[in-house]
Amino acid sequence: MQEDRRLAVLRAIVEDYVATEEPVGSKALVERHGLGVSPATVRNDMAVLEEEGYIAQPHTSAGRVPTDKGYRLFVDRLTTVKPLSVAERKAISTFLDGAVDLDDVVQRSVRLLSQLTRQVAIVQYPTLARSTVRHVELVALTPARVLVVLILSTGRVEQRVVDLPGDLDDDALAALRSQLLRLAVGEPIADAVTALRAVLPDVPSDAPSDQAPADPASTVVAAIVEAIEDQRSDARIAVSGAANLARYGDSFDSAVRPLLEALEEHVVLLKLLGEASTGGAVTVRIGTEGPYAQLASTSVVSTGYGPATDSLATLGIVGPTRMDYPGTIAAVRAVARYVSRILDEA
Amino acid sequence: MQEDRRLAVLRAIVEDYVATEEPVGSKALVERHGLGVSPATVRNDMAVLEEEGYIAQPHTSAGRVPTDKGYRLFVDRLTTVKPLSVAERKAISTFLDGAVDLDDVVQRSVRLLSQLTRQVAIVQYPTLARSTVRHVELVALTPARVLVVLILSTGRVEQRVVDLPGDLDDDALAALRSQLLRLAVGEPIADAVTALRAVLPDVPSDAPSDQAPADPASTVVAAIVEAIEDQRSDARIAVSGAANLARYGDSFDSAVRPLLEALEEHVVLLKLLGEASTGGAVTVRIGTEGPYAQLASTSVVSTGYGPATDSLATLGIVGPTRMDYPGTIAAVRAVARYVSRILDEA
DNA sequence: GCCTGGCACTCCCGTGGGCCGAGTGCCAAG
DNA sequence: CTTGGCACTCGGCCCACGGGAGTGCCAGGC
Repeated sequence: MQEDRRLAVLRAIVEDYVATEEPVGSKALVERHGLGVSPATVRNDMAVLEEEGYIAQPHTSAGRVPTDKGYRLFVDRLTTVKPLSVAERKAISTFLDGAVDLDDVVQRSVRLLSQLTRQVAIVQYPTLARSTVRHVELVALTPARVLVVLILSTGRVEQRVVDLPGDLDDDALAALRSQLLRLAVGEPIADAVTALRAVLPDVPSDAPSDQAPADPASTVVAAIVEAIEDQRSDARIAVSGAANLARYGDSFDSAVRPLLEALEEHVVLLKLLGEASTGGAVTVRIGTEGPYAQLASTSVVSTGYGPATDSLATLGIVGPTRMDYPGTIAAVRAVARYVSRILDEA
Repeated sequence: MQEDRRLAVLRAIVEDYVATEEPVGSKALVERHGLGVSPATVRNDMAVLEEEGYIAQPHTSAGRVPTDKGYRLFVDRLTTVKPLSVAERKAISTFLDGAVDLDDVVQRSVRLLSQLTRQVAIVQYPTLARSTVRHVELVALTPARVLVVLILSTGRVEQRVVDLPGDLDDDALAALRSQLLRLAVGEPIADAVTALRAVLPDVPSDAPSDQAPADPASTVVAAIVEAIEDQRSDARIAVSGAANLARYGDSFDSAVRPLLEALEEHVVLLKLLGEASTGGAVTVRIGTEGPYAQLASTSVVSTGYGPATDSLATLGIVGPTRMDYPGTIAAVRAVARYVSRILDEA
């Protein structure tokens, strides 16, 4: 039973520290939470917790602060799911239901998430790996210039302007168009690429743009393949809520600066999010658990999202280790679910 | 001639203050710049400059700091254009030449600009006001569901998924498609909207989406009109370089926080940029010259860009009043010119 | 008339000492 | 195992003080 109380003490320390941003002492603890024991008892418990590495003192004769390990235990075992308020649920639906296309969904989501959590939100655009080709359109701008438009099942539209090595009249263009449609529409993009390459073997599989093939049709196909390949490895993300960093108050240099720098480096963000995308659960990476020493005092809360069960992409938030984990986890999960549902419908 | 020296003193004060971020005193001035007079003389000049409102003392017996009015004079009359280095020019061209489409151009530009100036860069996407409709494409997803793709001369592609009130078979779709092409292609978007509305008078001019017309074809047209209207007032912008705010060092609350907040409010940014777009010159708004009291210690350097001479949109940077104006102005101008050229070619 | 060296004055800022209080660890008793 | 008591520690705050950078003014020189 002592064990139980010790955990309750840890939970109380985390909650108070998150709320006040100040080391919490034994007296304040028994006052604010109805622990039913004296401060001295709590002190004994705190000594044990410190021994075990869950809390620490910034300096002698100061209150205690949770360590990364303490937050970890709190998140894993002491967190009761905090359901979102009705107002929050309503905000999510009204905010996201107005979206007109995929980009809009992503942009609204990231904004919403940053407002709900008051943290920096990150949403990865759905990857194209599992999407299929919905339509291919060719538009002649001039006889020797074609606009290629590629429409994918996720709603993404890619366009390229292609300069041809020779002219292509309307009939030839129409023929090429219907051939492309026959080959690619409905296919997963990986298969589409294979099919296109097979039909037009003079498209070099490497060096796609350097040594352009002489044939106009091949040039067009090469452009399509290139556009798909570009997008496949694509890793676009949306970020919102940098203003929330202003609330960090202290520890500007140690926490805000590296984070601001990381936010510009989308590659880094993707890595942060990416490590998390296991299954449908919300993942929490706390402080130094990650590979970036500079982000030692920040945590990442993320989860996958996407239509049906398998996840197309990842979304989440980055914030100070000292954050409201239950509320944040709930918000991240709720937004991910809602976005997934929207993508399912579209 | 005294007048000339006084201006030289002002210039020296601005340059030193920008470089050191510390109030500059008379002695340091004569040492660092070869003014050829004694500190006492400079003090007299500074007294006059202070009288006239160009410089100020943070407190008695401290050095002088330029006022907004001082920066203004510096920018208007004391700035000699600082040509970019060869390396910088080369960086611009290699950085921007790889762009594949319009979005890419904008994103590369904003990134480049933030790196060149080490400030927060803002690039507005080209407005559609002057663009023409290049192509309209309809794709049947199901018999009662059509994907509308709208391609504009600026290279922007808009798509909408439209749920029809009834089915539309392939022939009807093809007919509608060719009708749309005939009506809209090549027209400026304003004219296209008018033409579309005229041909299908049962498209309500207000309440475009609430009371959907019963006719499938009209529904499609309504969607196109709506998409155009949405985009016309569109005000998308790209922002980059928030990490540069970390260099503000001091004055975090007073300067960085409101700016971070403003960066999230794209409407505010547009207003900031928008006020500037007169002619082809680079505009500088210094400190309190703008309408936002919170941004009193920030300046905006912006200019229009676009193909040919008239400007489609605006780009620029936001930074502390204390910035390297000559270098920043040169960078903004150079990027704007380069982007304009690229848009011209496309 | 303007520049210059000298001089007294002002005020910011960094430093060091002392006090206070929150919080702890330990101990002996219940 | 819990509790009240007690001595101890140490960071933060206040304040006084001195150094130094910079100014304004004045009288003399060109």
